Amino acid sequence: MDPANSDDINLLMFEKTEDIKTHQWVYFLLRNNLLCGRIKPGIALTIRRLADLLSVSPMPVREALHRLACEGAVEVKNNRRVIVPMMTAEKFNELCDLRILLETHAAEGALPYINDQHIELLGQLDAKIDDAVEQGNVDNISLYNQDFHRELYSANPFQISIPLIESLWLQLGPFSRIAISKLEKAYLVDRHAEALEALKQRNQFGLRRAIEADIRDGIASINTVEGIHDYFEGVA
Amino acid sequence: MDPANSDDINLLMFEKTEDIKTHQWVYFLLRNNLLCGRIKPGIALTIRRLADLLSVSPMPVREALHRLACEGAVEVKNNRRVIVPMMTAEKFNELCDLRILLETHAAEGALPYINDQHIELLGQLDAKIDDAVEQGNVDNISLYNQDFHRELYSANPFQISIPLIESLWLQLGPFSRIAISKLEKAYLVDRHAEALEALKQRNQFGLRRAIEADIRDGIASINTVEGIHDYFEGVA
DNA sequence: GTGAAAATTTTGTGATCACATTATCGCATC
DNA sequence: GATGCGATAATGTGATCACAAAATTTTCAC
Repeated sequence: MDPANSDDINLLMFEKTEDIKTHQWVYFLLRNNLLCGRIKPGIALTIRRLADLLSVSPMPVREALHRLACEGAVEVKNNRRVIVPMMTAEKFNELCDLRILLETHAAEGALPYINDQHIELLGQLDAKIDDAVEQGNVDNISLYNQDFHRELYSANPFQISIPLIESLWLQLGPFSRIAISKLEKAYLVDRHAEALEALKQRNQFGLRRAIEADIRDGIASINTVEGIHDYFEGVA
Repeated sequence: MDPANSDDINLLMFEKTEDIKTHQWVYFLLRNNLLCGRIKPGIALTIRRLADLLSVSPMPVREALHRLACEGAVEVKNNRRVIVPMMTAEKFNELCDLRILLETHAAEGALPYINDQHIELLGQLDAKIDDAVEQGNVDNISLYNQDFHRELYSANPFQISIPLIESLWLQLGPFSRIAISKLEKAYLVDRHAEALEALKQRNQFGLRRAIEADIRDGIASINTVEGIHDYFEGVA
């Protein structure tokens, strides 16, 4: 009936496996959908509806939603309605500033621990991103891109900023789809190649610059999208 | 029986009010106790024990613990035991670096929105900290100090880094008690006074420097504490 | 006495239910 | 036809229960 709910059907991105708790499965499912921008801001996410949709009891859905709320991915309003938060221009800019701040720091902190194995793996991830771009698979571009960044920062064994960074990704998630849909292929390839080159040369400043540029490219491409204002809250 | 559990008795810092949900009350209760460093790392926090202790059903405790886990305040181990995480020197330094990174950014972002009313309120909070220092009330020093910082950063209406910063506070919480117990009174007063002065003069760089110094003072005082190593995990 | 193995208790998870609150829809009124 | 109001349905919260996994205690062999 409600056209806003009809796109919930392809919410199920992967099946539940034996070795994972139900609430974790629901969490990662919703999380991935949010990161890919497959859940539009504004529409209400209710516990029972999702539970029916995923054929689980309301309890694990409740936990997953609370966790996502805690990470800023969804917002619990005063009427206890759970929605994907609306975006404002100021909020968007601040999220990008924080991404640059935290991710350049994380990259710099990872650099001393980078070895050839890391670079090899990162190169493979970059190739997977290229494939996804070729195929126009927007979901995979988004997810592999995040894998690339996470893998880089994770090289630091004393890393603790990743949860903070992932929180920012989750808040930007619903809008990343717009960015990527307009993204020129050259952008991503260049920046990641720059980053890989800086890693090989153990060039700290070059690495920071590549990461910052990679993030800024995403922003720039968003600002050129004509339909962007539909996703932004009307100014007060 | 178990001496490790005997200090749970004074966990109840404030009563539940009518206008707050049970799970929120449990959350803030545990949170404040963690922020004050009243729950020692390593001991297990079980749902049913806490529920009995607080005379509530296990359900709201479950939610509160999961939320705290999501914020990094507690750690859910593989055996699904929930504990306050152990600290390492590297983790501690990284947490402090991130505090400086995020809080100087937050302070800078708040500066343009600061008016006389904010400065007045911050001055009052600083006075409350002084009182707490006079009385040697370690809990209040910790809480009012965080109020001061949160109030400052909140002046920015487009603020979104506060949840990230509070996550860092929570992870440092169990160790802040050690820091404060050795803190010279002059430290806090000076740095907050410096910050207030910079606010009045709209001095961006001075504000950043005061905030960074305030955070570094806390670190410095920790490193001088002799018993600190009892709280740190043995090096691997 | 010391050690491992079995029995018991405790724990987290997920399901179901009751209840108060909120949203949604139908209906009467202007 | 638009608007305010009341009945109905749906929702989040908290409580309780069943169950499997883990921790703890007890038991027993040496």
